[in-house]
Amino acid sequence: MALTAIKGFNDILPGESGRWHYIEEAARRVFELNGFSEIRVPVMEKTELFCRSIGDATDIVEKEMYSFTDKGDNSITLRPEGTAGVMRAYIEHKLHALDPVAKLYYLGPMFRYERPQKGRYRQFHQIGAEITGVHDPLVDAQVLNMLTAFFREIGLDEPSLQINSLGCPECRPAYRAALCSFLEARTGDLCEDCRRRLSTNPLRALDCKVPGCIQATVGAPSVLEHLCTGCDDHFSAVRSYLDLTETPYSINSRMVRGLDYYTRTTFEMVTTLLGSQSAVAAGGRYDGLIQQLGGPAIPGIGFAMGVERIALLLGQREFASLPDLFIATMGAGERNAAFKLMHGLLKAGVRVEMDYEGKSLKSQMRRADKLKACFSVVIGGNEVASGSAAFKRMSDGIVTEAPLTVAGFEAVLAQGRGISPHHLSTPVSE
RNA sequence: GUGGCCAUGGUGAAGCGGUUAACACAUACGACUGUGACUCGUACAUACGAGGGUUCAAAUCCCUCUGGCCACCCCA
Repeated sequence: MALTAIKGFNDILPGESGRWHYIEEAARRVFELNGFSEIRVPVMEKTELFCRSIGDATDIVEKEMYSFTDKGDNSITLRPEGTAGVMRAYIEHKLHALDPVAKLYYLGPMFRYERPQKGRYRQFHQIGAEITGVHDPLVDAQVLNMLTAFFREIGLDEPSLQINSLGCPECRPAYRAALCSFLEARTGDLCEDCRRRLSTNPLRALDCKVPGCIQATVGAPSVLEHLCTGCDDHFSAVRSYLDLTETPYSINSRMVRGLDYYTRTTFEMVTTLLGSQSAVAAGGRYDGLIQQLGGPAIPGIGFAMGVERIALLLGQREFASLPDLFIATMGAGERNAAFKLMHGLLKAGVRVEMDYEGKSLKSQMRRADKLKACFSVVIGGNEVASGSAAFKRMSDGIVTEAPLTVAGFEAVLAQGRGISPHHLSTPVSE
């Protein structure tokens, strides 16, 4: 194969795009119901934006960014995540002046130079949502409820919600120090990676899969026990709001985030069905980010969902949009009548297909079958002469005689109870 | 960045040193000259990821490269 796509960059083929539409439309529906508006920002930003927001010492910034110098000698980067760009736009256009409370969502490709594997690609897609301007834990709960609602909307109950609090710049340093001294006391029991983490990101050690480390960290101090009063109250309030709305969740005090800007509430929707890629969606509060990027001191909270991972969870369900009618024709003269009928039906919003190449009736019928058309009709000399035709329901072969007109077929469609004339983005379970 | 496994047609795959690269599905056309799904027939890889090497002979053995998958790291 001479020319192929870039490693880790995937084509979404026609057979798959229906599933993507299903996910994207469900997200738009749920988010807009919750008062969010879409914001579209560039896929590239100045490199500095990501260094300042995500954190210079994170893996993303250190080794995973697609950064390069453009012809004007500017260092630019393909966005590795969405929040930074959205917040840059929020500040740049002074959206906070209009209304400090903004509810925004976005979707699109993100880029990270990682080794591809199941559920992880170099170009991947995220759908994310952000709320700015509200300190109240009520919005934390609303965001979590919306996330939960989204997964319910697409018919998945598998990913489950885990929450944690990371504290704030007030209380986190003390926790970090307590954890470090705990870990330092047992460096001997830790794996090589965790010894390295001790200096880079000690919290990660709590997340390690090596049995020895799991054992060694059993009694490790928990973030939740080191929260300052403000953070502790906040977290309790989030939990009580979730309880109030009966939103299922569990607390995972060992949950770690990869981005530096998170404060207080953090969360993930996790699954065990995707191999080692357990996080399907993740996010948290970022109260310092906007100010850190040069904006006013306005808090924020948001999340991003991995579209590929959701698509994987949806599995083999079929999301095709199927024709309502396939028109087969007998001879060249009849194709005029067929083409005109198709045109009329399309204008009326009926999904119609017809033979384009004057093939044999047999092969036209085979095509009608292959396209999974609801109905088929054969237009030959008799039909043109009589102005009426036999519409055959493909599922059971039952034939209905009706006028060869738009109204005629619409009547047939209406009769076929339970067969929706509009299949667009309706999942057809197999 | 590290490790393991793998690489034959549109797809799933047989083949493991020797003349025409099984089989199945998919696809196209036909048997049935106005009706699909079943059946049957015909067609469909000078080609076995790429490049070298060993051999009289390689899809089959060796090396390099490239790609894929999975895992680590990290993350959506």
